[in-house]
Amino acid sequence: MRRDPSILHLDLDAFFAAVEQRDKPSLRGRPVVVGGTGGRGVVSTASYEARAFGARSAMSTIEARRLCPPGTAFLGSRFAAYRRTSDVVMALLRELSPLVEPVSIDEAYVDLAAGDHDLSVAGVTALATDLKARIAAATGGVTGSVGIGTSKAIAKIGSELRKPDGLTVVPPGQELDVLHPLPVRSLGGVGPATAERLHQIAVTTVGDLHRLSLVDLTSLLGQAHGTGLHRLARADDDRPVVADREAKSVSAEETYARDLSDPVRLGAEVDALARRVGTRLRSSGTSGRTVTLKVRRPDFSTLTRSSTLPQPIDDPRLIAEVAHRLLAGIDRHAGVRLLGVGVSGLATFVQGDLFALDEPPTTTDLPVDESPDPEQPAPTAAVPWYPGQDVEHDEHGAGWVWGSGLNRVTVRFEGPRTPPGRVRTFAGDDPALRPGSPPDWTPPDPSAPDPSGPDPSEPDPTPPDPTAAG
DNA sequence: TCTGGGGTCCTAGGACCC
DNA sequence: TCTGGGGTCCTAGGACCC
Repeated sequence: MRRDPSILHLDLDAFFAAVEQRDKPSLRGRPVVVGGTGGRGVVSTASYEARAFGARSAMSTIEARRLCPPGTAFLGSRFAAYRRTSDVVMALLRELSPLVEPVSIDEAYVDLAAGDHDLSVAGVTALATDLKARIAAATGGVTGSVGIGTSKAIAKIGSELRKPDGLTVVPPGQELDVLHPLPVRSLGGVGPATAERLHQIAVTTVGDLHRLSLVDLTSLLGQAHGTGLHRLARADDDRPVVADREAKSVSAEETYARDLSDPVRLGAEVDALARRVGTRLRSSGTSGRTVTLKVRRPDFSTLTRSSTLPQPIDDPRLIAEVAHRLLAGIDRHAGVRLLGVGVSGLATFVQGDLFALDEPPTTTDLPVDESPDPEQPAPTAAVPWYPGQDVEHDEHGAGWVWGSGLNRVTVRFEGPRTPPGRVRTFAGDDPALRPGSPPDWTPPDPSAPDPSGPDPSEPDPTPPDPTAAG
């Protein structure tokens, strides 16, 4: 716990759905559900309009369709678009402090003490108010909830307290007043299993938890977890904000629309997963010694088999070879619902200047503006375009806003009809620019779903793009 | 047609070593 | 006729997070 409320936590509100509503104005004010649209899909994000009907993250899409009214948009995920908007937000955070720790695409901690700020309650309140306004302006209306306090745990809880578009500053000394009435479930690290064990001994709030001894907690939950919760209940949390965390594993997995049992097909799927993992390892310049194969059976039981090699590898063929061996040792007679391939025990190649990875975009007919700075979005008052926003253009196909200035917008195209990386500027009021490529909105059909199941020859309408780096 | 995909961290047992 | 006490590495599974 620090003396000043110097830890800020930002959580973007219903992020995927918010980006979709920004890029497609017709979706604004309507329930939007983003996630897997196939038979085994689950919801990634439900807009607040959809939450009003009970749609929630991690719920099966089938159930969300049952709950939401006609007119609800069910959309596949467009990770590249979310990544671009996330990058804009993270750049704004890095203007506040060099110590920014992204937790996920829509969440980050900032250590304000590493910047030059007034750390009084009034000071950080003003800072956060300004930050929220700048995020909304730079992203075209995506909002975030902010919590600020003396530790990561308190900041995170603060951002949860008022959502969406909230701001909570917990003044130093008032941590326990905020913490103790909350359900134990609101502490990070308390999931369904831990909550259930605690409920069995009549512990439902953080205040209840505070009354348990360290010995009680560690004997109930294990050493690390027990100690961690004992401290959290006392707001005793000095975890640092760590920028640039290194990845510890890389994996790819897929749940199949229909369970697999054909050995040839299984082998081909393992190859495809190994290829995805190897490609990502190589693009990040890393390799690993342990290959793990994951198999989920139709009854949802999940098992893993792993093998550690003497040397780190990143070659998709080698990864596949190991994974094939591991698969051979698993009984697949009941069928396979999911396959996964992962590599861990990562070792970063240190090759100095051999790799200059920051190659500029392929610039074609753009004499100016070739290095628009996403960290410094120019004033956009006269131009309703935001960095990261998807646009459509008659001549060039789909693109996204790379940078914008007064009456001028720079668009980077990567659609099927243009060479990747093509960059052009337009007048901000160019009528050829339109927000959003049409999302693959599937109108809700009361007579759906198709009882024959998805056609395996039909590609997923929005396949995830594992190579998308934003 | 219940239950995705990408991760992190912890535990526990066995092997092995000093 | 006995069995200690660490430490590290590996494997498998599970809880949890977004």
